Amino acid sequence: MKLLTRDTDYAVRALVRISRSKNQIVSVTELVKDLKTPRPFLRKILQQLNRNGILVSYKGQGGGFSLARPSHKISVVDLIGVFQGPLEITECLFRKKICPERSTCALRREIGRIEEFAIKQLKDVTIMSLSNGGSRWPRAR
Amino acid sequence: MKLLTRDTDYAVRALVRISRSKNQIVSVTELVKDLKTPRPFLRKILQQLNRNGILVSYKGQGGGFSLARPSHKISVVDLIGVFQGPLEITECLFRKKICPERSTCALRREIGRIEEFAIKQLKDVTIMSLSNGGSRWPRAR
DNA sequence: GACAAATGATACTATTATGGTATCATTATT
DNA sequence: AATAATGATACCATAATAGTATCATTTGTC
Repeated sequence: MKLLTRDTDYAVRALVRISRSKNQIVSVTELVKDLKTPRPFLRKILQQLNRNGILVSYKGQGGGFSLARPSHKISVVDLIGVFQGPLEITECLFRKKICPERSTCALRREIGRIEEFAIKQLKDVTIMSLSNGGSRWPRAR
Repeated sequence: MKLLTRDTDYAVRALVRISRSKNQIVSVTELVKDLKTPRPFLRKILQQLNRNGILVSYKGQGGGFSLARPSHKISVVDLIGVFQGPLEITECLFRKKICPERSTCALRREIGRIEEFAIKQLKDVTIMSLSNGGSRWPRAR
């Protein structure tokens, strides 16, 4: 089971890389060099981040991407939202047809609590918190 | 994202149904009637539970399945273990090759905490706790 | 203006996990 | 012997994930 899919993961790395860069604008070419992710896949991911207002893009020679807002305002939860939909681990297993007493179900209740906890914890993990401080992940090699 | 896959879900229902039954031994035929799950799929699931020591099976006419241990000793975590492998939401995204500084990664640390929390909470959700008490899920219809 | 270097958009493909089916063998009761 | 159950195993369908490929558009530089 994975909490983060690969696109979310790549997105995190790319954003951290951009936020650490001296230049505001960073091109895919530059990112691929460090991150060693498949180039067309990374492009698709960055375009999604652009469409979702997390990155701003600049076309043409010398173009690339830059953060659309300060790195401490981009949370891992936001990225999960973009690539995996809202963080929600209960799913539709509990839809009424199958489970007529969902309101009193202990299992459902616990899963709800776990979900809450997960969101609360991940909200504070931002691109900023991953970029500096003790943690130096993910870094270039 | 789903914390429980469908086989785990069906397994929970089947076990609750067995634990509620007046008869020790319950056949697939009987289970399918109430749970409305696809019969061959449910059979496969029960066979897995048997192989993993959660159910005991009886062949031949009048046969079926019964719990291998008291219902309060069968936790949802056990079932996740059978069908989805050990509950582990960090996955291998953080394997060393890709992330050389996993030990100091804030994201990894948080995900680890979420995992711990999930296991702790779900350990106490047992077939017993789902079978009786206020919660009557999942019930027969 | 031509060219090059970048992104935008979109359609396609490959792989894997999930959710099943189908079939035949074996066992036990009657 | 017939029947009603499980055991084992191989197969299949669908969807999600991960990734490719292609062409259009924009923009800076010569």
